[in-house]
Amino acid sequence: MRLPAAERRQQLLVAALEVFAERGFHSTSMNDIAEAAGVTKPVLYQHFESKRDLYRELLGEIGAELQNAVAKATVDPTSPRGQLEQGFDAYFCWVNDHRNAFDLLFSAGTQREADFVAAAHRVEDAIAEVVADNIVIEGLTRERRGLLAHGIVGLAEATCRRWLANPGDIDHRELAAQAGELAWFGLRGIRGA
Amino acid sequence: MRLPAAERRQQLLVAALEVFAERGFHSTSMNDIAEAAGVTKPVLYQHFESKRDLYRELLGEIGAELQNAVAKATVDPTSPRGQLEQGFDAYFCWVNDHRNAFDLLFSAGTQREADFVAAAHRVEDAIAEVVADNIVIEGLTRERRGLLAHGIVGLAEATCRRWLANPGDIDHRELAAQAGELAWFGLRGIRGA
DNA sequence: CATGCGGGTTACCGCGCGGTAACAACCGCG
DNA sequence: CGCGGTTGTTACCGCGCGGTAACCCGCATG
Repeated sequence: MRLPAAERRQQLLVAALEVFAERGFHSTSMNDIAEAAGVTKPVLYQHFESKRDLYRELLGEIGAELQNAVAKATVDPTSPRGQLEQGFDAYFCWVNDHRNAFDLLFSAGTQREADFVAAAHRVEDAIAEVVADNIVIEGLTRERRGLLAHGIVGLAEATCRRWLANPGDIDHRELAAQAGELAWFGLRGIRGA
Repeated sequence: MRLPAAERRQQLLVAALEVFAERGFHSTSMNDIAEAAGVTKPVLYQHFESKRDLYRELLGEIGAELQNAVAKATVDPTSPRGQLEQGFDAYFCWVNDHRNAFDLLFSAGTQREADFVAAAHRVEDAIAEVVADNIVIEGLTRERRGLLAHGIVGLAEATCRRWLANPGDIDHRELAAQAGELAWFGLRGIRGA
C-alpha cells in the first residue's frame, strides 16, 4: 500500500528503530529494515541519504527525547532531593515506555562508530550536567563534580539495563525511589576537599 | 622475523587487542590486525579459527583478569567500607593499567553480538555479585540487592569512562575514595522495606 | 484521452572482507 | 647433504551488502 512521503518516512523510522534495537547497527542490513517496513530498499534511500544517516537521525531524535524528559522533570522547583528522585523517575519512566530507544542509545551497536558514540555521549553529558548543577558540595573541583555526576548517570543506565534484563517487574517509581536514595545519601556523605 | 608458535600467538593477541580497542570489532579487518602485528592474514588463521573466535578469546581473558582483580581485592577481611573502597581501587587501578582492555570490554565493539555481549555481562554480573554479597541491609529483596549492586558497578564503569575521556589526570586512589564514599553512604541511606 | 509526477519495484554494480589453497623459505637432524 | 615439519607468503574465491539506474503504475488534472 502506498503512503504519502511524510507518513512513510515516519514509519520507516519506527521500523528501523525496532530492527536496529534488536540486531544492532552492523548486523542490520538496509534490506532488513525495508522488509520490516513492507517496502523495498530504494524507498529507504528516497528518505535517507545513507544507512549511517538513518541511524544518526534515530539517535538524534531519541537522545533529544530522553534528555528532554529528564530536563523537564528537574526544572520543577522542589527540594533538591525531590529533584533527584524526579529525575530518576523521568529517566526510568521514559525507558520503560521506549525500551527499544534505550537499547539503541546505550546497548545496541551505537558503540565505537565515532559519530554515533559522540551522539550517545552528548546525551549522557547533557544529563550529567543537569545532575552536576544539583550537586552543591563545598570545596569540590569542577572536575570532581563532573565525575560524580557521570557516575550517577551511569548508575541510572546500569540499573535500567539490569531492570529490563530481568523478568521481575518492578515499578519504575520504586526503582526511582531506590536509586534516588542511593544517590542522595551517597552525595550527602561526600566530604568536600 | 619468525617466531615460535606460542609467542606469535601471544603477540597476535596483543596486537588484536590494540586494534580492536581503537577501531571496534566491525571496523577492524583481519588484515588490519595482521598488519599491526607485522604479518599476513593467514598467520592469524593458523592461530585462531575465525575473527569472532579471536575476539571471544580476548574478551574471555580480559574479563577474567578484571573479575579476578576485583575479587582478590575484596576477600581481604577488613571493614565492609574498606572492602568497598578496595574493590573500587582495584577496579580503577586495573583499568588504569589496561585501558585498551577496558575499552574492549565496555566501550568498543562488544556490541550486540549476542555472545560478545554475554561475555561482558558475565563480568559485570560476577562483580555485581561480589558487591551484592557485601550489601547487608535488612528487609531487602534479593532482586533489589541485585539492582543496587549493578547500579554500583555501572557507577564504576561510567566513572571510569569519564575519567579516561578527560585529560585531567586524577590518581586512581582519589577516584576510588570518592566513588567509595558515594557508594558507601548511599547504601547506608537505603532503608529496608 | 494524454500527460506528468510522486511513490515503488526489479535488477544490477562494485568492493571489501572473511576465509582458503597452494606454494616458498627456513630450521634441526641423521 | 637431503628431508620433514614448522612458519610465512602470494594470490585467489565468494558472498553479502551499501548504493544506484532504469523502469512502472496509478492518480489527479485539463
